[in-house]
Amino acid sequence: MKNEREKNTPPAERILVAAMEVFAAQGFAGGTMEAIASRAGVNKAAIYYHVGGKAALYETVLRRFFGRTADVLEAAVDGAPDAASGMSALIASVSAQFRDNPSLPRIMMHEWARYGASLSEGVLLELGRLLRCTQKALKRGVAEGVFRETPVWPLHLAIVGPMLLFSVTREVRARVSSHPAAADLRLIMSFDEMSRALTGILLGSLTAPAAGARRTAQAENTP
Amino acid sequence: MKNEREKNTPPAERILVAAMEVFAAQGFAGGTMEAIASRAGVNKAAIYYHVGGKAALYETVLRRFFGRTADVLEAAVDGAPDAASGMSALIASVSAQFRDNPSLPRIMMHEWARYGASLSEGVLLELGRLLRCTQKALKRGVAEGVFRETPVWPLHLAIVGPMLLFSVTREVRARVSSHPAAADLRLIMSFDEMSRALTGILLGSLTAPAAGARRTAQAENTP
Amino acid sequence: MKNEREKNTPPAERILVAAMEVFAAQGFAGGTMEAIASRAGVNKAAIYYHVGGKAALYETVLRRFFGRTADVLEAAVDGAPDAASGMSALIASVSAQFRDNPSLPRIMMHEWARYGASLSEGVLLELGRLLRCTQKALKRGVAEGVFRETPVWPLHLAIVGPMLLFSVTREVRARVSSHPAAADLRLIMSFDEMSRALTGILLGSLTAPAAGARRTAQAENTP
Amino acid sequence: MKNEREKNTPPAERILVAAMEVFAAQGFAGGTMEAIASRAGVNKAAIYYHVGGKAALYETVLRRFFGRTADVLEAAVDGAPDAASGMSALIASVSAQFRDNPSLPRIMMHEWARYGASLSEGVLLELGRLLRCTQKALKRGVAEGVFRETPVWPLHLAIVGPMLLFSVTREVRARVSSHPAAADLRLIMSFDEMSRALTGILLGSLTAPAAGARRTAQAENTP
DNA sequence: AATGAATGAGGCTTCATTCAT
DNA sequence: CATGAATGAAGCCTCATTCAT
Repeated sequence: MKNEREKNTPPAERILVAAMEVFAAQGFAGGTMEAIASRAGVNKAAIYYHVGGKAALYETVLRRFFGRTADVLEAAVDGAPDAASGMSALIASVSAQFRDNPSLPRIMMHEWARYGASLSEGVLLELGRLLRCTQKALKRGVAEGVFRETPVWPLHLAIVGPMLLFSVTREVRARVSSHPAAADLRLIMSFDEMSRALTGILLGSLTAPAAGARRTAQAENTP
Repeated sequence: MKNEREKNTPPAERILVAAMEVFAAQGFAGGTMEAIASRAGVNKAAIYYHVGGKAALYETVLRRFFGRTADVLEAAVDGAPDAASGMSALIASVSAQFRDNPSLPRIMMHEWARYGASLSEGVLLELGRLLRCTQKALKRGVAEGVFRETPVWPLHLAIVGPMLLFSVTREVRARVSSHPAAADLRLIMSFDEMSRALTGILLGSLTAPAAGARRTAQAENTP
Repeated sequence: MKNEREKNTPPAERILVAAMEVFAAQGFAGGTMEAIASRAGVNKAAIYYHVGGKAALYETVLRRFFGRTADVLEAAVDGAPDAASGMSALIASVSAQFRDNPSLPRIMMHEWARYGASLSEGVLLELGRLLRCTQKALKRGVAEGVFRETPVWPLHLAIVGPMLLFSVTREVRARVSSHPAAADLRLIMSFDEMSRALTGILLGSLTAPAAGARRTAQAENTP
Repeated sequence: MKNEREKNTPPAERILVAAMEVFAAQGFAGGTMEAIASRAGVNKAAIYYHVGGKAALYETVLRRFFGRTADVLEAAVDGAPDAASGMSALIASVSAQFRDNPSLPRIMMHEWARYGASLSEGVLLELGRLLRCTQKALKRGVAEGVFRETPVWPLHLAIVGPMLLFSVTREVRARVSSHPAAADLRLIMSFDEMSRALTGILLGSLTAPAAGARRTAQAENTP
C-alpha cells in the first residue's frame, strides 16, 4: 500500500504497477493476486473487475511496460546526432530504463526463462520494437561508414544481456560485496559506470578495423 | 518419466535432474513436487526421504549444477595455451554448457530475477568460482601484455549475459523466425556462431589500443 | 439481450422473463444475477432497484408464472362442454403450457427437487390452484357418472408428472435419438402426440369399469 | 458426519453417498464441496484425491446410482411370473427405489431440468437401461396377448413421471397437509398406496379393449 | 527404501450486494 | 432511474508436507 499516490492514480493504473512489481519479484507463478491487490491498495475482486484474471493481468503488464520501454529507446536512438552517439545513447537508455524501473529486467528474465510462455502476439510486437532499435542504430553507423558490418542479433544480446544481469544482481552484489573474498572484484558499480564500460567494449569492437575478429578466428582454429 | 535411464540411475540423482528441469521451466514457485516426482519416476514422498523439502531440493540443485559448471569452466581456462585462446575457450565453454544443459541458463535467470532469494552461502561460493574464471582469463592476458586493463565485472557480464539471453530465447526465436517481420533479423543462429560472434566483439575490444573507449567517452560528453 | 422487444417492454417485465429463463436452465443456485441482467438488457443494479435481491426475484418468478399457468388451466377446464372433454382439455392445456413456455417445467422440477425451499405461502397458493383444476375436472366426471371415484392426488401426478418429464427431456431426446441403440424407442414425439397418448391412458382408466384396479391388486398380492 | 458407519465404509464410498445427498438437495451448482466433505467426514482435498473435481464427482454419482437402480428394476421385471405382475413389479420397484433412496428422484429432476448438462455417454447408457425395463415389460404383455400395443415412451413417462413427482413432494406435502384448504386433497399417502393407485391406472389402460383410446380421440376432435 | 492416503493452508475466481453519482 | 465501481464472502482447486505401513 504505497500511500504516496494512492489517492490520485486511478485503480487500474495502480493495479498494473503493483502487478509489475510483484511479478518481477516472484515470477508469474509466485506472484499472488492477494499480494498485488494489497500493494495496489484495492480489493482482490477489483483486479478482476478492471483487468481480468491473472493471465490477462500478466500479459497486460508485459505489453504495457515493454511498449513504454520501446518508446523511450526509439526516441533515444532517433534523437542522436551521429551513429556513434546513437549507439551510446541506446546503451545508456537501456541502462537508465533498467535503473529507473527495476521491475523491468526482472520480469523480462522470468519471462524468457519460462520459454516466453506468456508472450502473445501483442507482446512479441513490443519486443520486436526493442530489437529494431539496435538494428537502426547499427545500420546508421554502417551507412555512415563508421561501424563494421555486424550481425544485429548478437549485438542486441551484447547490449541487453549484460545490462539485464547487471540490474538484477544489484541486491545480491550489495549483500556479497562486504565479503572479503569479493573485495578485489569491484562488484559495486553505478549504472552509469556499467553503461560506459559496456559502451567502451561494444563501440570499440564496432569501430575497430575488424582485426579483432580475424585474430579471434585464428585463435579458435589454431589448437 | 524418462524411461531411458530410469533403471540405472539412483533415485536421488534422478530426482535432482528432474528438479533441475522442472524448476528451470517453471521457476521455484511454479515447479511442483508432483511434477518433479513424476518426471523422476518416483513417489512424491521419496523426494522428502532422499533430499528433503522443496527449498532444500532447490538449493541442492543450484549448488550441484553451478558447481559442475564452474568445474568445466575452470578446466577450460586452465587448459588454454595462451591468454587469447583462454578467453576464447572460456566463452566457448559457457556457450557449450548452456547448449548441452538448457536448464542451466533458465534456472540462473529465474534465480537472479528473484533477488537471489535462494542463494545460500554455498551457492554463492559456486557462483564466485564462475566469476573467478573470467578474472583468471583476464589477468593472464594483462600479465602477458595482450589485454588492456579492464574491470572484471563488466567483462564477466558481457560474456555471460549475452549467452544467457541467447540460450533461453532459443524456442521463442524458433517460433517467431518464420514471421515475415523477423525475416531480416537472422534470429536463428547456432551456439557456435553466437559464441564466435561474441568472442569477436570481446576479444576485439580487449586487444584494441583503447581508442574505442576514449572515443566513446567523448561521444557521451559531447551533447 | 433479446433485441426483439427490448424497447417496448418495461424493464421490470424483461427482468422477470430473463430470470425465468436463467433459473430454469441453471436452477436457483446456478443462475447468476449477471446472467439475468445481461439477458434482460439491464444493469445488474437495476434488478435490485426493480425487484429486489435474488431470493425475491426467484419467488416473484415462481408466483408470477405459476399463477398465469393456473389461470390458463382453470379457463380450459371451465370452458369444456362435458366431463370427458374437460379432462382432455386439462391435459392438452398442461401440454400446451409446457410447450409454449419451456422454462415452466424446468423451474418446477428444480424447485421440487430442492424440497420446495422457495415455496412461500403465496407460491403454494398458486400451486394449489393447479391441483384444484384436476379436482374440478375429476369431480365433474364423477358427478356426471362417467368417471369412477378416483383419488385426486395420484391423478394429478399422473397428468403433470409425465408431461413434465416429457417436456424437459426434449433436448436430450433429440441429442440421443440418432443413436442406433435408441432407434426402436421412438423418443421423438410432438407435444400433441404425447398429450393424446396420455389422455388415452388416463381417460381409459377413468372410464373403465374398475376391473383393472381389482386385477392389479390381485397381481400385487400373488407373489 | 453420519457417525453410524463412518468407521467401516471406505472414504471413496462415503464421499459418493454424501455427494449424492448434497447434490440431490441443492443441485449441481448449489451443492458445495465443503458440504459434501463434511457430510462424508473427510477433508475437502480427499475428494480430489479419490474422485476428482466437482464435475467428475457429479458424473460418478449419476452413473453409480442410476446404474444400481437399473440393476434393481431389471431384476424385478425379469423375476415376474407373468406380464401383468411384471408391470406391477416394475412400478412397485420404481416406487421402492424412490422411497428407499430419496436422493435418486431429486437428482434426476435436477439433472433433467438442467438440460442433462452432465449426461455423459456413460450416464446415458444407464438411463437407457431404465427405459429398456419398461420396454421389456410392455413387450412381454403384448406377446402374451394381455396388453394392447402401446408406445413405450409415453408409458415409461407415465410410470416414472408420477412417481418422481410423488417422491420429491413428500416434505412439502407434509408441511402443507395440515392447512385447512388442503384437507380434502388427501395429500398424504404412502409409497405403496401411490404405487398401487398408479398400477391401477396404467394396467387398467393397458389391458382395456382399447375402447378408452377411441373414445378419447372422439372427445378431442368433437369440439 | 518406498508409497498410498490424507490434510491444512493458501491461491484463483465468482458472485450477490451496496453505493455514489 | 440507471449505472460503473467496489467489495466481503465463499467456492473450487492445488500443493507442500506428513504419516502409517
